[in-house]
Amino acid sequence: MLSGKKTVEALDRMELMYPDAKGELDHETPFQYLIAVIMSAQATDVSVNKVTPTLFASYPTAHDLAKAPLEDVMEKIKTIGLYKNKAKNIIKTSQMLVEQYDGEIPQTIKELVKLPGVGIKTANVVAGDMFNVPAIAVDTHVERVSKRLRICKQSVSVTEVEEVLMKKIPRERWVQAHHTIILFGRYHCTARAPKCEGCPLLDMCIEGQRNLIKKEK
DNA sequence: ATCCCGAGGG
DNA sequence: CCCTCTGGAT
Repeated sequence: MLSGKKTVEALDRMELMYPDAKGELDHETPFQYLIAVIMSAQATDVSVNKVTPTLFASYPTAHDLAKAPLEDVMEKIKTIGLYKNKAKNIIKTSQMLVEQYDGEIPQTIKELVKLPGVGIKTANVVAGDMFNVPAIAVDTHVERVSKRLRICKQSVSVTEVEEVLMKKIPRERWVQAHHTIILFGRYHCTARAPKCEGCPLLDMCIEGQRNLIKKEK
């Protein structure tokens, strides 16, 4: 298992590769960001950014989306996949925001996860990016990178990955670390064909060294 | 553990 | 063709 010190070293090297890492979902308000993050489940941010201009042109606020016809919302977000559940969730979430928060969005993770379509990952992302609440959202990229680098064991759950990362990374770096690891996973340590050749982290990555040996054959 | 679910990449 | 994408609810 990679120690806390080595984990920070790995993070430092990733930050050199992606010094300005931040969320890539287009939005103009915290409400729109919440909706975009909900829709980004099992979808690329590129595909989400493709539907949000149309969606938010018709329904820019929680008050608007709360009254939107389900069929119309489904039609507008169809291309992102899982669209039936997502359409229901973002309308219902908007209705709850209107009823409980006057159309604004709550600032705590505890309150955010009560909204339909909002799990711990989405809540962490929104609270971290919009309100600077210290959190590490573990998505598919963060999980894959953490396990490949042996920051945590292969078998652990998403919750445990989050716990290990919070222990090994200083609190003030949590929010930024999330974005850095995401970009490293999205563009470099990819799921299918990771760019192990010449990777700055190769010397601390057993998985990467194995991959290169495999390539030799 | 299973379902949802279209688009893009290799 | 098969795999993957900033998961969540049941």
